[in-house]
Amino acid sequence: MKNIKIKVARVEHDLSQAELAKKVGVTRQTIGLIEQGKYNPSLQLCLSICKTLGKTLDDLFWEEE
Amino acid sequence: MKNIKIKVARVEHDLSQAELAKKVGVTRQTIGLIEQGKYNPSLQLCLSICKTLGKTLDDLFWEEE
DNA sequence: TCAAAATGTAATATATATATTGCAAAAAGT
DNA sequence: ACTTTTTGCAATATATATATTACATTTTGA
Repeated sequence: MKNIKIKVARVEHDLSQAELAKKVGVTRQTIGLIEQGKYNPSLQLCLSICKTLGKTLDDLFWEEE
Repeated sequence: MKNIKIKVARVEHDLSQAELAKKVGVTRQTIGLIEQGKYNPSLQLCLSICKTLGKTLDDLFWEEE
C-alpha cells in the first residue's frame, strides 16, 4: 500500500524525491517506489530516511491493520 | 552491531531461533544473522518479527547513537 | 499558455538479502 | 558424562532491492 506518511514528512521538509534521495544516498526512483508502496526497503534505508526526516521507524513505517 | 533486543524478546516468548524463523517464514540462519547484526533485513521481515514478538519497530530496531 | 521541475514508469544491470545444505561448536537437559 | 537441542559458520544458489539510463506524464510557476 502507499506510504503517504513519508511523502508528508518529505514535503514538510520541502524536499523533492530527488533531494531526499540524495541526502539518503539512494536514487530518486527508490524513494518514489517506496512512497508508492511498491518496494520493500531495507532496514538501513528506512533508518536513513527516518533520520533525514526527523521521524522514527514507527512514525513512518508502522501500519496498524 | 548485535541486536540483543530481538534475542531478549524471542527468549521472553520461549522461542528458539528456528521456531521464530518458522513463525516468521524465513530460515534459522536469517534470524541468527539478524541477531548477530550481520544482516540488513527488509522492512517486511522486520514487521513480521515485530508482530510475532508483540513489539514495534522502534522497540526492536531503533538505535540511538 | 509555456517552460521547467517533479514524478511515474520501464528495461537492463548489479549488489545483496535470503535459501539451502551441511557440519562444528556450544548450551541445556537428564 | 552423555545426548539432544541450539547456535555459529561456510559454500553455493536464487530472489529481489537498488542503480542506471531514458522517456513520458503530471505539476508548478512565471
